[in-house]
Amino acid sequence: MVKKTKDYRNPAEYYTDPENSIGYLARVVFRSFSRLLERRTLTHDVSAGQWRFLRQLWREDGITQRELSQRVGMREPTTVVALKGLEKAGLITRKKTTDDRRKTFIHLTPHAKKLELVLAPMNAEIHEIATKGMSDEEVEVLQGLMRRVIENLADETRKLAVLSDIKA
Amino acid sequence: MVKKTKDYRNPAEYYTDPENSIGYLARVVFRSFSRLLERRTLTHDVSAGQWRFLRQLWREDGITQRELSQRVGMREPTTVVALKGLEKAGLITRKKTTDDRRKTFIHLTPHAKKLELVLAPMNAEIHEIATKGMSDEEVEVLQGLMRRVIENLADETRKLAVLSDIKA
DNA sequence: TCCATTAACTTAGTATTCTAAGTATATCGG
DNA sequence: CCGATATACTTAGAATACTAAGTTAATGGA
Repeated sequence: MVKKTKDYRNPAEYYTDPENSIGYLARVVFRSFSRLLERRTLTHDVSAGQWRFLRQLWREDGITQRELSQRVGMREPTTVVALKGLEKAGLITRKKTTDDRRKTFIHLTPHAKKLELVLAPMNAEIHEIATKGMSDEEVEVLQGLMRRVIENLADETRKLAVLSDIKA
Repeated sequence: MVKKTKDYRNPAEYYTDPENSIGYLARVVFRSFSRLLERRTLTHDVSAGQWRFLRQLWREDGITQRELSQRVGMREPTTVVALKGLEKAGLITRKKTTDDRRKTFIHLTPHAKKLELVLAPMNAEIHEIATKGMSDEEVEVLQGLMRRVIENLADETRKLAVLSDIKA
């Protein structure tokens, strides 16, 4: 049974209780998750934000700054700042090629590679805590539904982008 | 069927693919949701952050600053900054009582009360978009599972708080 | 070939959020 | 009734993220 369109002029219908709003629930999940993760990563002087960049580099070392931004889901200026920190901490190096001199390739240092063994499992541990008492099936349902929400919101965002392109 | 504890020393097991991590998915959901919401609220010069405080005040006008912080899920310094903006924008007023002179009570202005009719439904509209193609039942399952994740993470956070109290 | 456009990154400025520490007021045990 | 503790809020400073507007380098028609 698929939901009907609601009548937003009807006060009884136009409210989403904060506690029931997917947006609110997602915010709480993200923040709680992130704090517990950071609590662990900070024991190795890595913030949760930095950890997210490292996670991607552990999987794909040597990609460009732009690719890294896209994979991690951050805008480029955010990546610039994050990489400055990671470079200062001796976790990454940046390399230019003569091929296309605009591009910057990001490489992990040996130290950062070693940290993978300690830091990468931390996310899985928090994940384990977060899904305590849930069956594998329930976890998959949750992931699937969240992905559908993401797709729905992305569709809408794309739609709006097309509209503003037309105007421009 | 409940999951067994994983062996984090096994490389095949210790990875949570970013795309499958509840933390990552929650971050994407929250941010996409928030941006679409802000796109609408900004047409009335209200940011998504401010909107969250207003939503609570529409339900409970005249609560204290601390209560507001707790309900919205923000720390107090965050609330101070947010309220400064809302006060400047003419959306709230702050009142002291002689009863307990530490407390500050937050009240909506008539203008903010009028805005409820326009701004409150916006969350429900985004919610509608986010859950497009899902049955009521599926939405309830999603909310329920997210709440269970929140509970699990809160349990862990409480556990850690008790430990640090013992140390202190 | 050369100029306009696109691509990759950087800089500047702002908003949101946090932690830690400070101030003012209230309460409670001796 | 007074000093220690707790409560309510504020200030200061930092981290993280964003948008908008640069800079530099590559590319693609006329």
